[in-house]
Amino acid sequence: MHRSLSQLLGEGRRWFDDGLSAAMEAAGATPVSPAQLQLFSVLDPEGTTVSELARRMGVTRQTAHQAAHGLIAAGLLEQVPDPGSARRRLVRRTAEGERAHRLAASVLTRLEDRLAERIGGEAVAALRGALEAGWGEPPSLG
Amino acid sequence: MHRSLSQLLGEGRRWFDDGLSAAMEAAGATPVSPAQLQLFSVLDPEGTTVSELARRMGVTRQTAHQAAHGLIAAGLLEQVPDPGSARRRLVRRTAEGERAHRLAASVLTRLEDRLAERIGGEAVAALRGALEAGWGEPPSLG
DNA sequence: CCAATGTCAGCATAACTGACATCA
DNA sequence: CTGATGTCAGTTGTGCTGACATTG
Repeated sequence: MHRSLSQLLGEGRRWFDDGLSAAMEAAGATPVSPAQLQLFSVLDPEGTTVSELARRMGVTRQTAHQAAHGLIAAGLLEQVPDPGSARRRLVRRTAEGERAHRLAASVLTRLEDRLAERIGGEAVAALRGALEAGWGEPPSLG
Repeated sequence: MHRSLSQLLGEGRRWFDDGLSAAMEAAGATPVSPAQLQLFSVLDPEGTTVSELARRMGVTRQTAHQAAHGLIAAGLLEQVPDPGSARRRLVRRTAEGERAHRLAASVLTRLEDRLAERIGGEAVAALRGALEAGWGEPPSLG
């Protein structure tokens, strides 16, 4: 049977997300959802505005705001005024946020290693290579 | 910067789903969401029970029920009693559902072809190969 | 005034759990 | 009775759009 790449990609993503959630829970860490993890990964250490986060994540300002708010409520992020501009507020990690981020990154690396043990290192490298190549915009098919 | 495979997989999936939605809309077809498309792809022509669909999709009975209900409301699926058992109800495609399914499948194939033009046929083949290899269960990392 | 920013409110989708009736 | 099935109801997470105040 010919399964679509869309489906296969979704399954792969779920494999990683399930493994990550399980490991975070097992470690007793503050649970971080996939969307929140993505926010972490585009955050720079000095702090970033919500609008900038939204651009990097490829979502709307409002969506980024919501994700950031959840992490602030969980104590992993904090908001500080931008010294350079009064209308901006910078979002940055708390100490606990830093720990959670490092744990998550470590888990994802180990998951990738385990995957390489199962399907082969070249396969994982090829997977990563294909995904990192510039796909451009989805074509509009008449 | 090392982006996680989880993120890369999610972006790839979104590329396909966005392209599919745009093409379906452009064709004036009944809009089918990604989840609904997945349901279509696990449906066999003779009809399938909701519980069986759920097992094949890897979601709960209730989730599959909800997706099926949306497609029934849209006129793409219909429910018929199972001649073999009174407590089962089979779900199957209507004529319009058949058309929508074929259109979606064709669009996905063309998207894969376009992707091959952009990143190379071998890259797409490697991508598909890595995703179709058995990944097994996500490991539980202590 | 204009544009960027942050925020609130509301809506859609897709997953989940819980509960319950039906029936082989 | 038990277990599988179908269904309804509620909740959560994640995205969207619209609207509005603030401020450089």
